[in-house]
Order: sequence, then structure tokens, then C-alpha cells
Amino acid sequence: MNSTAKNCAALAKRLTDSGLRPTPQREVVFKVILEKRDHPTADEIFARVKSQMPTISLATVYNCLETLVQCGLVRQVNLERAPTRYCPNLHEHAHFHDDATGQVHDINLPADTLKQLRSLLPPGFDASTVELAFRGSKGSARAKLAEGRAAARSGAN
Amino acid sequence: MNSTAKNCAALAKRLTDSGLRPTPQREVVFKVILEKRDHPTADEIFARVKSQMPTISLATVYNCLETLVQCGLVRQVNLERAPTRYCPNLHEHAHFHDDATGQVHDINLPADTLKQLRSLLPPGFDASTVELAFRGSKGSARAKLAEGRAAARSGAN
DNA sequence: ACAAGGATTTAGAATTATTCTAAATAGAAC
DNA sequence: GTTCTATTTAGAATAATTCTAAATCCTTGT
Ligand SMILES: [Mn+2]
Ligand SMILES: [Mn+2]
Ligand SMILES: [Zn+2]
Ligand SMILES: [Zn+2]
Repeated sequence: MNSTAKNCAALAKRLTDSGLRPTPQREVVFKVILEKRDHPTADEIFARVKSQMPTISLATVYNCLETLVQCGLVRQVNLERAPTRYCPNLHEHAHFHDDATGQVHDINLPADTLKQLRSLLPPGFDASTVELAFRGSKGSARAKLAEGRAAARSGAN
Repeated sequence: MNSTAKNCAALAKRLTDSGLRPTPQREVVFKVILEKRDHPTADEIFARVKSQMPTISLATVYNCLETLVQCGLVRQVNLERAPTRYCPNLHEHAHFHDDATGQVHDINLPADTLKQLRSLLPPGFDASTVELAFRGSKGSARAKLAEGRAAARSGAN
């Protein structure tokens, strides 16, 4: 059983567990989100799905996305007021929005960091979700090395 | 010199420093944001401002808000896909969105916490902004005390 | 097999926060 | 006072998302 089949099976289980049907549309939407984990928007997902299923409608893509989110298989990512993006990474993680390229990267969040953040809340505040987003630019590794050397020099002064 | 006059002077300075004019519209928009720091939306600000300046337009409110944000006097707060809210708290802080009441509360963020969060980024990632938002419910102090006692009991088992 | 009946999909209209456009107004500078 | 530019204003436009209502699909019961 390959990875796609396994994911499909997991999707089918989640859906039927919620009393929903595993339809071809839901499967193909989920598949394209898993295929290229670049946090696509609904429009981008629509475009990718259409190449495999030319008759699907944008409304259906929105409907499927809502279903996948409700089943807990996909997470919505809202950055500023840009169109909602969709992420199949189910681990607790933050997002880094690269201003230069527009790309969105996953940033791993250790469990203890999450706990620390929750501990900042005053008594009585009970957070069901914590969202952390960075915005900036992702320099090249080469630029970063040079930056590091400059910092070392200035620190040595 | 009272607080309102001081804020107006600060606003005028920021504006003229940026080559912009301190207009009555900009002043009144800034004033209502400072008056009730409840993270109002543009529509709410429009309603509050209209009572003092009935001829102002919504477009002007949006224009003034954009100006205030660019001058660094007000911060935009985007939570999920709800209308943008505006916050005059210039300290680094996070937001807590109370699902039950819809209220948005400021959460203080220690400087070292911010540094820790930035340190989660892989080399090459340079964040110009870090946004942290909690969502949940704010129980009453009474409920919170009971919760604490229950936790103590279960911990003692 | 056939007939409900409900779930899902679909196209297109509606919604809504925000931005844009272009004309009117206000104010500063000369 | 005239000119020049910034600002305000009303209304149109935009764009992501949601809604509506009809068509299609599937399951279930007979
Ligand atoms: Mn961007
Ligand atoms: Mn809410
Ligand atoms: Zn992600
Ligand atoms: Zn705030």
C-alpha cells in the first residue's frame, strides 16, 4: 500500500467517522494539499485539482476544504489579510512568511515552548489555540554566514 | 497640558516628521482609538468618530488608519478572517481573542520570550515581525479557582 | 430492481471588508 | 490672491468567501 492509498484510507476513515462520505472531490482536494506542501490558497488548490478533475467547481473546493478542516486533517493559515492558505502539517508549528518570495514555511514548535507561551496568560485565560507567525526575509545561507562573521568581529571589538 | 493634548501633540509631531498634515480627521480618529482601547474595527471607529464629526466618511477613516499605522502610532490586529482591528498599545504584546464575548485582550510579552521565539527560526530566517495570538475563553475568576482546586485534588491522587 | 430521501456538487448570485477613482475642498507656499 | 499639492469625500470597483437553489449522486428500504 503506497502513501497516497494510505492517506486516502485515513481520509475515508475520518470522514465516515464523522458521518460524511469519502467523495472523489474530497479525495483529490486532500491529495493535492499533501502533494505539494506549500500552503496553497483555495484558488491555487482549485487550479491544481482542475487538471485532474476538470469538472470540479470552486464552490466544491471551498466545501471540501471546510470539511477537511472540520475533520482535523488540514489546518487553515491566515496571514494578515491575504487569502486563507491550507496546511496538512498536523504537528504544532508556527509559520514564517517570506516577504520577498511570498512563500510560507513551517517552523517547528517544541512542546515546552507552547507551554511557556500559555503560561504568559493571566489567570482565567484559557487558550484553546495558539497561533504564532513570523514575517521577514529568508537570506541565503551565504549571506547569513557573512552576517555571522560580521557579528563575531563587532563582538570582538 | 492634559493627556489628550499631549497625544495630539505627539500625533502632530509624527505626522509633520513624515511630511504629512495633522488634520482634524486624523486627530479625531487617533483620539477615539486611544479613548477606548478595545481593538475596534474600522466600522466601529467610524461610528464613534461620526458622533464627534458627523461629516466624516468611511473612506477617510480608512485613510487615517492607514496613515496612523504607517506612522507607527497604531497597530493592525488581524485575527482569523475577521475585520481588521486597531490597537494603540505600542509595547510588544500578544492578543487573546475571547470566543465567548468577541473581546480582544492585550497580553504582555516579555522581551526574552520574544528573543526565545526568534531563536526557533532556522539559520537564514530573519523575522522583522512576530505575531502571537491566542484564542479561547476567559472564565470567571471563581470558575478558575474551582478549576485550580480540582487540579490540586487530582494531582494529589 | 426500484423508489425515496438525504448528502453532495455545481453555477451563479450575494455578501462584505477594503481599495480605488475622480471630483471637491482645504491649506500651505509663493 | 493665485497656484500647487495634500486631503477628504461619495460612490464605484474589487476580491475572497459564503449563500442559494437546482442538479446529481449514493444509500437505504421495499
Ligand atoms: Mn507578502
Ligand atoms: Mn470570535
Ligand atoms: Zn504549516
Ligand atoms: Zn493590542
